[in-house]
Amino acid sequence: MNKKSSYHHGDLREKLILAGLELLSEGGVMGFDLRKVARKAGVSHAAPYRHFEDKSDLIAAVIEEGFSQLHDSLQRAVDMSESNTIDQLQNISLAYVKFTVRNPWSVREMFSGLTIDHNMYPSLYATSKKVFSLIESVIVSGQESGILNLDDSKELACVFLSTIHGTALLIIENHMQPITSRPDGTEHLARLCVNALINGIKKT
Amino acid sequence: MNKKSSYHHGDLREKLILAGLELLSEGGVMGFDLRKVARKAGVSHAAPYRHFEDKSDLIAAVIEEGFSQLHDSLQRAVDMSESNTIDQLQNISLAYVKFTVRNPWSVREMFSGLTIDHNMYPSLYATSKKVFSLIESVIVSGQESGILNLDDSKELACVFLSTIHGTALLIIENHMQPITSRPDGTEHLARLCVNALINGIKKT
DNA sequence: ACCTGAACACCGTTCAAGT
DNA sequence: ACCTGAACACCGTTCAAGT
Repeated sequence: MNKKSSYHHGDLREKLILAGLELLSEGGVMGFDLRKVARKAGVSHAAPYRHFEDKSDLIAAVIEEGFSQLHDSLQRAVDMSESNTIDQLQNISLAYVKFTVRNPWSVREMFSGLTIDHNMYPSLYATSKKVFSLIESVIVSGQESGILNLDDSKELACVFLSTIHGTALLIIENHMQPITSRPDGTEHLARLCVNALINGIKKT
Repeated sequence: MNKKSSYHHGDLREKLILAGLELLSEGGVMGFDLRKVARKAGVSHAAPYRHFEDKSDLIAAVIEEGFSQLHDSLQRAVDMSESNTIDQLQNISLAYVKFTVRNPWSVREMFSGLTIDHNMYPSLYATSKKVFSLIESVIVSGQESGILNLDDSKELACVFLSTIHGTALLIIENHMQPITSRPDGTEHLARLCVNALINGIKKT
């Protein structure tokens, strides 16, 4: 993680990652060019190659930072919840959706194929899995306190993550129009998903 | 839709779209280059500009074809189902997940920001909405036959689409490991999602 | 009307040379 | 050890010229 020593900049590696995250947030991967990142960091266009294999390697580091920030947001949401599983899941959903809406281009890129092969960018893969683990632990505690059913906890976590990730992504792609046109649309939709998952959509 | 007339190729526009879809399937948008598409279609690198504004415009046409194929797959799944909402939703989920697993790079690109602004590529946006409409109509018929609850049908459709889209995407990003490591993993997960949504994950 | 070939600006990557 | 500048191949886009 820490490559302290550097020549002109203290920690160019970190600086490039932050510049990359900033550039990514401005318009996605099509406008993401290595020379621009270098310029943003005040360094020649060849300098990044001291710290990254190639462009993909820099992108991997940038979206790893994204996963890390997402994880921290979700962790904060759990910490601020009452010790009540429903409330925790509610708040995780909200935090996930809000993070996505605030960082749409990063989130798109975080789920655009770089994690397919966990041998390719092992550090990225490990960081991305922390999000899954966090959710699974909330699910497990919900089972222990008798609120959730006792299906395989990993399976429940998969289903839960699927729902909130799908919602978040479809919102930023403008595919949730009936709902996002409301003033409090994103909050409403996040809550809706959790309720539907908890209680089911079957007629009772 | 039909621009019949062409010079050397009958319908270059269509040919470029199919060549583009093929190239996209080989490795995503980072390897998607206009000159290669032109070469694949047997035409000079400047020829595409007779039919498309720029690279993004071609990509928009390519992923519109993707949405169209996805819609047809889902429609076929509905047609082959019994007139039973649960069975229909089950089959739609399976078809959605299978399509995504067969065409991972296309699906990633279909949800990578080109539909944000529906004024930018109106035809693309319209085609992409057909998927939503299809799902909504199945939901409505499920409400009419008394199987689903009577919440706003658009809201239910949003939640359902979120879940299956999230599942499909997370599978191809390798974030559903606990489940995709099983032999029949994708089918199992698709079924799981529908069951969870229908019945809820609450302890009963 | 539709396509080609040359031309331009710009990017990813490499490498010898600088401090 | 870390960074720079020149160099190379290649891409997106434009445009005058061909049929």
